[in-house]
Amino acid sequence: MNELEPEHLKSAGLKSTLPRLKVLDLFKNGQARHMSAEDVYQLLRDSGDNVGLATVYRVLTQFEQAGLLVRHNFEGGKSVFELNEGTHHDHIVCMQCGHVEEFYDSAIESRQKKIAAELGFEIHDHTLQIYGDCTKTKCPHRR
Amino acid sequence: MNELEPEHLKSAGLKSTLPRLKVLDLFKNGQARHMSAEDVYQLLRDSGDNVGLATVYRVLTQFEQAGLLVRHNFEGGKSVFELNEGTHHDHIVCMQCGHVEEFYDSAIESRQKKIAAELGFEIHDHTLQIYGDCTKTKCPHRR
DNA sequence: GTCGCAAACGATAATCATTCTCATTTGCAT
DNA sequence: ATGCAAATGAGAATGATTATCGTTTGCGAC
Repeated sequence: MNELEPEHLKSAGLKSTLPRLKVLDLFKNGQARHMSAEDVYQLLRDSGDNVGLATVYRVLTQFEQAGLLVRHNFEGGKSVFELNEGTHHDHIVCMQCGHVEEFYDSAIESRQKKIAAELGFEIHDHTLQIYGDCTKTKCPHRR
Repeated sequence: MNELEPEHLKSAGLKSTLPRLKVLDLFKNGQARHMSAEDVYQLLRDSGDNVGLATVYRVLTQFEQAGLLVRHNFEGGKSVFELNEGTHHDHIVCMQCGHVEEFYDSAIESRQKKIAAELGFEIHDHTLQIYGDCTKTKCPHRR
């Protein structure tokens, strides 16, 4: 098991508690990059930790506000989170298997800045998702 | 009052009922272009119509499936709908007042197609929203 | 090291948007 | 006009998320 990093919590003004370290570890060392609150809850439960669902929601929101995680609202009605590694990117989501790929396109980014400026907006944030199928015939990430 | 257009419902395989005509009229002749289910419900109630919220949700979903309306999932947890006029566009949403502007950028569109192809995806749909403030100092659309 | 206390926790109730159920009403073809 | 399946309205049910509250815990002061 890799080392947990309570200093990240400290610097965010958050006490270094057990549930918070567990959640952070899941995102840093777990296998899934994008997880919903329920996903996190189930994974912690499966590994024998007695965490409450409410705590998971609280911690995810705090981590989002602290800039440790980024929240996405993909279709399907539940928020998914991923580690904030400082590099902005957009997402393309497979509607067959739920697989998520990330991409970054500087041309799209700069067009957005230009458009916002033209319309008199100051950008806070933006979100671009493409929904589709992994391939035309067979989804390689089917679960 | 402008004329309602039951033939749109007919061609979509939907009976031309009173609640459906009322909802369609709101989108065609109402003042707000983007409305949530609750918005539609309240507006119909305010104009004296005895519609049920469940019916509003049903009708909006049917209209979406029939291609009469487009559904958007902006931040805030509720779906908003707008008339489908055939022209795809993306949205920039003011986080102060909720005002929505539409835009279309062919450069962004073509980059998306290219990216999806490179990643082996067949695009079903995509959604791009920019969140920001109307202006730096004072929001002209504040309500 | 332990004491104290505010912060954080877990369980569960509450909330919010949305969907489902079902008895009643209504378009529409006969 | 009549019949009946489709549509409606009221309210219950659901799923995700948030608030409440009594208990536990991290951590600084002693």
